[in-house]
Amino acid sequence: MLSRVVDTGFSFAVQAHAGGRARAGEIRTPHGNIKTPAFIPVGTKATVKAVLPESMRDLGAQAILANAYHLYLQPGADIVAEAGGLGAFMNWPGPTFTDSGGFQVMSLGAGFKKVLAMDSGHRDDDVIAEGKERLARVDDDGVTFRSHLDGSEHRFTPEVSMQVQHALGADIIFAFDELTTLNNTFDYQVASLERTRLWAERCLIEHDRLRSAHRPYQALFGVIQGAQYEDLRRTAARDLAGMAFDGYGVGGAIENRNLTDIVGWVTDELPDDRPRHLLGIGEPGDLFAGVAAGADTFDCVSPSREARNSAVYSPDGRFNLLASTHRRAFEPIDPTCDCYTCQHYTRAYLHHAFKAKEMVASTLATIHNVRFTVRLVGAMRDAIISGEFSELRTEFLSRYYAGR
RNA sequence: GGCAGGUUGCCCGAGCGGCCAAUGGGAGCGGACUGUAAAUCCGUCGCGAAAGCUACAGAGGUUCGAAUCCUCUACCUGCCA
Repeated sequence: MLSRVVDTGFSFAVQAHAGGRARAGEIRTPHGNIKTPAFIPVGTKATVKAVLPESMRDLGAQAILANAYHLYLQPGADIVAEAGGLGAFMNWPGPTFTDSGGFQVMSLGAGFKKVLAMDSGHRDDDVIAEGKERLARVDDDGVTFRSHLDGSEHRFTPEVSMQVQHALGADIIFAFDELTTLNNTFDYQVASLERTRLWAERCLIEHDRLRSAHRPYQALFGVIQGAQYEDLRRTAARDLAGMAFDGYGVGGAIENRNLTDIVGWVTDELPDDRPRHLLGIGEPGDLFAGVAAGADTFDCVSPSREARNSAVYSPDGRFNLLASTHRRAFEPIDPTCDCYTCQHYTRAYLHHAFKAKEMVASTLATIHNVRFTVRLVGAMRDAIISGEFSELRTEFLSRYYAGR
């Protein structure tokens, strides 16, 4: 008897393995394929800040990740749905992802800036960045947000996140999770992880309920939390691996020195035939660590945000275009870069444009940083296929961080 | 010609007897940024390593003590002729 195979338009295939966990593959979505490893630029509010969608295509971005919470607040998921979905709305024909709003549980709640990035060693579940008002409160059923735009109150539950993400219509959506900070106590991490597990189950149920009404197919990724603790990470990965997710996200506030370990524990436990997305990671050294540990896709605001703030990447490390040393630097950011900015503009011009606070400065710098990051991860893919990943990693990192 | 007001660090601008090397902005210089409350935020910002030195238009004066009070000079700005 023939089993009926329904083509959902979504699939993943591993194409090559490097020595360790690193692998190259391809994700197939209704809006196109993504060759992995891949860097997915972030366009939170259905726009990669400062850059046209056409530029994103030209610089080789294979997909864009937007944010359910931000689009729910503005313009509203219903409007995006009426526009034909996220991609049609923002004139991006390729694959799209949406984050669930889980990041905002942390960024609008307990932590901001340093609470996310730095481990003070101090454990306090109620910390909040100085001078900031807590705009999100978590309970077992969901999260109550206070809008940063107008102060209005909103309630996100796993079900609401799924409904919003279905309305937005991205090809790949994420389960609603709680992102903790490095400052939380171990007990809190345990409790939070259980909450995220229960939410993952609820997301799957709601996703299934909504799925029939929506075409094309949306893939749902479960998100693995567990902070810096091996047992929590492995348990979480095993739990979610047993659920019917199309792929997995690895989340959390992760110190880069722990990145390889944490992602490695998780990928150990995950099925090989489903894609793994490392959420919020995107600096060169971390991308190598993530790929080496078995992650397939990445999204991160760093390349675009840092570009807007005048910091750009080069093979010799990151530098700030605003520095006075570039006043007369009539050379590209990176002579080996094929991006539009490096092909047509000098550091001196960008220095001037940043000084003068001209908008093109942000645009040109963002084009470069995103291209640099996309190309770097693309080079990792090529190296995995040709069996030279570890050589590429050693060579790139020794040069990139030589000045540090 | 008369009357009134003003002149502060690179720029704008507060200070109106001691807590003033002088509040704030801006510029300059440097740093940070990891599922975007971010075209944002932080530091620094007279000289000197320090003791200290030079500074609030210029000169002189009053006072224990002045950017702050008085006198004159220079320049600027209003209003009236």
